[in-house]
Amino acid sequence: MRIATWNVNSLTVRLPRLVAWLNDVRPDVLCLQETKIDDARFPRAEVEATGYRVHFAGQRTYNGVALLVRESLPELTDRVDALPGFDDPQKRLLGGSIGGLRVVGFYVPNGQAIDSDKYRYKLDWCAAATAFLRSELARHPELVVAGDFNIAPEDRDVHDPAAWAGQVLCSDAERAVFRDWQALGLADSFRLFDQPPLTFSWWDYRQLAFPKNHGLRIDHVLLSAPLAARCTGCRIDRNARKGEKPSDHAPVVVEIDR
DNA sequence: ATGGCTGCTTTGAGCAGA
Repeated sequence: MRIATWNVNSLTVRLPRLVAWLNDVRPDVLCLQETKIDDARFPRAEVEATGYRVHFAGQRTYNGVALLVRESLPELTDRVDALPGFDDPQKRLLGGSIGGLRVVGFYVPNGQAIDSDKYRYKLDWCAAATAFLRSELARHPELVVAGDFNIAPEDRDVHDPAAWAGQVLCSDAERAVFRDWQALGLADSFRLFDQPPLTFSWWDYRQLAFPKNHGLRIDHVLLSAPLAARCTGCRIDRNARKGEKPSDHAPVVVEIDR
């Protein structure tokens, strides 16, 4: 089974690349972030034509998430599209059950800067997410949490740790959240394997950051223990960051023997 | 030192992303 996540930074602009990528990689499940499109305008027919069922929690301009499931898999049930007890107009979460597999897609707030209101909102969102994940793990032994976490967990996930020290995406409080989620029993699938150093999932559009590999690893797939035990690979598809009109994020793709 | 790109928006300069 192949499960992936991709922040597409506007589904409208990225649709041709998404369709090509789906036909190339053929994941069983794909979590999308930053679709930036409301539900009425979602390109349902174009995505379904690739052989996927599609679910979305959309919002125009900002945020917006979607969940694509290969049509040969069971129908999605027990959908969740908000953090319980956290009143939030922003569409940043979408999950559901596919048979016994539970998949939750996250678009964690960016936070902008550690002295901003948006950073406070990020930490509040994450605290609500911690409680949610604890509850999800209790209910669903086979849990995948995939998305744009907007957290670089360690210095080795940062091209220039000195420049990023203490900055948003790398602050102690954000990294503590990531460790909290690991401590609940969710493994960072990328770190289950030897990986090339300086592997990242996001590169700024500016300053030739991609050709210089000035990136961060902020997109993640977390796995509960029963899934981590059967995970056979995790890679970041940096080819998707190349060429015309790329997203600034690359997809993360996980293989599970299931 | 600054902004440097991209996508979006009550279409045009400003916000947000990370």
